Amino acid sequence: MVSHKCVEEFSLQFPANARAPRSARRRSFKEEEISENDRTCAIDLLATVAENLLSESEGDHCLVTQIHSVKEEFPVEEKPATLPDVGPYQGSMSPCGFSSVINGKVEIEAEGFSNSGAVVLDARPNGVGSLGGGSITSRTKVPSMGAAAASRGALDDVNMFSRDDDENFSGYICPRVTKKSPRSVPRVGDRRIRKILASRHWKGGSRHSEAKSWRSYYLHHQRSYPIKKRKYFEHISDSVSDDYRLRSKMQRGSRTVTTMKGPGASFVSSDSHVRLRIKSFRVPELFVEIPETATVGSLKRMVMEAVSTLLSDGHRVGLMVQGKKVRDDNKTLHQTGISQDNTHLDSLDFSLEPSSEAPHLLSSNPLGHVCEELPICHASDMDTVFKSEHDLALYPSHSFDKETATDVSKALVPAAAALTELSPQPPRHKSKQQQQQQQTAQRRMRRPFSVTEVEALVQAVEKLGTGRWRDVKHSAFEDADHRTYVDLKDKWKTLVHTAKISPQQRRGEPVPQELLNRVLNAHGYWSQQHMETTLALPKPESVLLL
DNA sequence: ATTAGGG
DNA sequence: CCCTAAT
Repeated sequence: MVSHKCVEEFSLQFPANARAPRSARRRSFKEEEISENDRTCAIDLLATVAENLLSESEGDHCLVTQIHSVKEEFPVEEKPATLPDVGPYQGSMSPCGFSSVINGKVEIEAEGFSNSGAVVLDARPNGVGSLGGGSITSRTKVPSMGAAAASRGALDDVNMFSRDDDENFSGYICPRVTKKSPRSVPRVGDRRIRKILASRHWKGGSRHSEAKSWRSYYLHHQRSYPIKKRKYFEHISDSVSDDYRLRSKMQRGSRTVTTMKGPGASFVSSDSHVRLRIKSFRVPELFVEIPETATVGSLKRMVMEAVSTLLSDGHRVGLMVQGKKVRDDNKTLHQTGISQDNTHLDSLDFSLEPSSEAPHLLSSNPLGHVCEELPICHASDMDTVFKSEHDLALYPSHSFDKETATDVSKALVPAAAALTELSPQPPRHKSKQQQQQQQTAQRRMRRPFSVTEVEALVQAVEKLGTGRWRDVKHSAFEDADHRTYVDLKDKWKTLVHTAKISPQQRRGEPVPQELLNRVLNAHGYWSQQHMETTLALPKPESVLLL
């Protein structure tokens, strides 16, 4: 019983210029650049890894380090009832709505400085709260870490910064929002591995999600908020931060057998843990220019902020396994080949890569592009200059607030900071049998479309038509990394179906009838459109055949 | 990499 | 959601 009747009730203005050949569309889509909106800012991945690893391992004393992400309760801008014509998701899906904290050992290899202890990197947008121990703003408590870490003294929350003027600190660390990146790869990509690994073990759709911790992590970060850009630290060049690489050794971890609900059905899986030993998380090179009269404290802060900015400011952690970049953040470690059983564990690379294509300050870089393979950019490459007034504003310390920075001789301090150290753990072993069980790939988490998403999808399809899912994706789901164009296409398919069946047969979160009407409307329109274009331009062969 | 359609 | 085939 198809209710096409309601279609007439709604008319819709469709763009006159239907669709152009893909070849043509390609060029015109200059601004479609996929933005590396991995506002999963830098340490996000690590945090995720950590969380994943640490979750469900409470009884396990195998904790390696403490990396945890802190979710900040920033106000999320309300989406207007009526979505704007363009970018329906700009409001709700914008990136990076959190700050991250890394606790780890720190070594500053700068002249005269050596420091060890835990450091708290707190990169938070818009200066809410202050840095380091002073901040209490909605910080999640670190789950108890177990004796191993404690014994190593890693738990001491020694703030490396003097507290005397922490107040002046807040607000200086502001991730830059570099929206578009000329040619980056959409997150939707690389499914090759999964293709290979995916198996039929996941037949059927389940209603259950995967491990809770993992999921909630993602849910948290789907909801983001727009960040204001403020670049207080441009004088600390991030050009040097283009890339560094860090090699980590994996060690055999313990395995605990747990029962968890997977998409599909509940099943018992042996949940093995992987231990990553990241020997030193190295920031490429930081150049800090600072007056001699500046205080040690301010120097420390500068380094700290430089590091923080570096991590949050348009950089992201990249991961390479056996020389291949792993782009799909949704893949499990196991799927990716990061397994304690793997023999090539030594070929695991983390890298800090710029998410922006902009060559930062590398004006003298002949290659003209971001040097992903360049571990270091030299000081000569940058023209980092202090603007005295600016500095004074930043560091109103009494010691030099009287003089202008230009009068002061400055010291150029190259600093390489080791940020974290993950402590190794005594290896454990598991049976071969268990190893085998883990080999199967996982189906992606089920993520029902919200009404909001449906709205966005409908609107995009109304505008772009069916069959242009890539464009739809970039138009309305740019920042929704977990929605691939295939997903959108599939969703549209089901939407059309849903619209055709009776409300009683529908399941899940009910989609407003108004939206379904629009779906049918648009579907009808574009279907006809498609027919006409195919008939209007019969292929030469078909002509001959006739 | 995208698109289309079946499973 | 997944998988495949065809672009």
